[in-house]
Amino acid sequence: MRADSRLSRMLHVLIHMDRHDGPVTSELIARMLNTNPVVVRRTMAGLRERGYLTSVKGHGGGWALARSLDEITLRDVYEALGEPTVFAIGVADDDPKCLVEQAVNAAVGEALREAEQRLLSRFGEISIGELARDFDRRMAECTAG
Amino acid sequence: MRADSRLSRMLHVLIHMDRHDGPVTSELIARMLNTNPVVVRRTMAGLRERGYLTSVKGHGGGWALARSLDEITLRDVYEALGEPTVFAIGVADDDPKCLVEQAVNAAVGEALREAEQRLLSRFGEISIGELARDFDRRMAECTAG
DNA sequence: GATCACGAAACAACAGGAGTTGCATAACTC
DNA sequence: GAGTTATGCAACTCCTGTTGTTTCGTGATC
Ligand code: FES
Ligand code: FES
Repeated sequence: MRADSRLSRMLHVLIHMDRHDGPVTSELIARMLNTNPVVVRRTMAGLRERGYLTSVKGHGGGWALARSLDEITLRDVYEALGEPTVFAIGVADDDPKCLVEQAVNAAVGEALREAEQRLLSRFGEISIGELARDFDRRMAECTAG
Repeated sequence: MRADSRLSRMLHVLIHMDRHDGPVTSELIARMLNTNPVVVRRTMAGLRERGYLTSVKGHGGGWALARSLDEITLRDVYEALGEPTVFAIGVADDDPKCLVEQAVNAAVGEALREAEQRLLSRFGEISIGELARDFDRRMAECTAG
């Protein structure tokens, strides 16, 4: 499977929008992400439904933030995307007859579940505002150097 | 992508082989896993190269364990499979020009790397022998009840 | 009403695991 | 040594889910 890059793409977009006055069109966002306006609308639809974004049709329309970046965590974005599959690996059969396979699934499944929990918890601790400030630091270093 | 089930499949097979006298053919293993002998050979090739298994051609041939299950961890099997991709999610561009994207990649990439490290460490702590003993417990419960 | 921009549906492209077929090769049996 | 068994390898197809593209509809602005 190709890696699902929707999460990082949305974070990228949200920060850019925060530093931008007025609504941003799907067309412009698509150019930033090197992709297609339709893909942008599809991906951002979930964030609009959750109330993180608004979209306005017609002339002068486009996308705008409905909340501060400090109020949105990486986990919020992950969930707005429909909680996509985290792992590329998994068990062969979720409810096997074979007792050996049940023992294997118990161990592997447990490890995966725990790793997923930890990852999502970590995502819940990171606000996009923090990422934006990290960007500011990088920018300052860049212009200073 | 469909979830990569090779890890759990191999664990399943290894435990079965441990409880089996003499070599096991790819044909028999394929029936256990509800799959194809060629898929079995392809998947098990890596374990042979690492010295965990041996394979013998010809009449009376097949696959056999070359080590005790207590000497093989889940991580060993994972690595023998070629360290397949762990996550289904990832960043859009590994080396972006855009500073915003760099900040995003730093945060998301770090969280993913750490989660992967933790998961693989956990895999390194679990030997297949333990899984086999867990199977024994399940079996005892089953016959007792 | 012309233009701009989102909304939704339908479809092709792509990637990687899984499944399949065919043939070569090695080992054992007789 | 001929026949059988079983792995080894290469070259497909199939499946699933993200990504990319086209088309048409609709609402808002000028
Ligand atoms: S396939 Fe029957 S016990 Fe594993
Ligand atoms: S696309 Fe993000 S800074 Fe240029």
